[in-house]
Amino acid sequence: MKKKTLKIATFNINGIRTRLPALLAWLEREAPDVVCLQELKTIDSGFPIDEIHAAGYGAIWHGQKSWNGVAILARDTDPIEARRGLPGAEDDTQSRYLEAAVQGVLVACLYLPNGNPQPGPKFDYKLAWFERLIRHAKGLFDSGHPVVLAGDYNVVPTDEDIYNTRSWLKDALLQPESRECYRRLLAQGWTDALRARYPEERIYTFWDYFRQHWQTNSGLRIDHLLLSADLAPRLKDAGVDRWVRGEPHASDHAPTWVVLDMARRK
DNA sequence: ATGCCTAACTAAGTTAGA
Repeated sequence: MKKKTLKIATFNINGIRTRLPALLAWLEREAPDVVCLQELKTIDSGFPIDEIHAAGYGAIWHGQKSWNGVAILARDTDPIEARRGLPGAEDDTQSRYLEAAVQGVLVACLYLPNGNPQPGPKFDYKLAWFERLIRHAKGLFDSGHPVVLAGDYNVVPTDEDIYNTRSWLKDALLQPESRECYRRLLAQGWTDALRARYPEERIYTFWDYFRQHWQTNSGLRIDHLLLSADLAPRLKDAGVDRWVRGEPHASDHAPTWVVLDMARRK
């Protein structure tokens, strides 16, 4: 059945096996229609599909031993897989990209490389991955289809997206090259939903485990949902489920979401 | 300039995260 509103979320879960109770509690309480997960940190056979089915969700996933891993969950239905991995990266062994159709929307779930330490090969890999994303996203945007690019971008877009830049100036997340890639992606026409909903406020989606950063609200905004031209006028609400970050043994990220009005023509 | 904290893998110590 076609839904009138769609709540689409992205959540870097930092280990789906460790965090499964937290995931199920969040699904139960917030009932998102579509969920993009990153950092599963498990091989495909370790994905807890039975528990996710029991919670009322279908899913597709691309796991990897120890690191990375992405999944797309859909309430009351199965996501229809459209793509696994970015074009131009057929030899890339890291599980960082999934794309699926759900409820008439093409949902891309991405986990952009962290890139630290920089400079170095990991930062080069980050920028190369970003370039592939930009190239692929251009085709998606220009298609005119309703598309959401959701995930952990590992980019702090501006100094307004972090509590304080002082101890992060050399970090890959704030480098001009990383920010320039994000800016070029947006320049294709995408709408950064959280920033559109809250133009002036400090919004964070990640608080590291160090130095009591959660307790002092010293966060970063690095999890983003970008909306295509078709979807941007349908943005009803957006937010961060901060309560999840405050639970015992939480991921260092909080679920970040949009609500889209799918009822009528815009 | 580095570690802080947390987890995976594996069995005490390294690698990675951001």
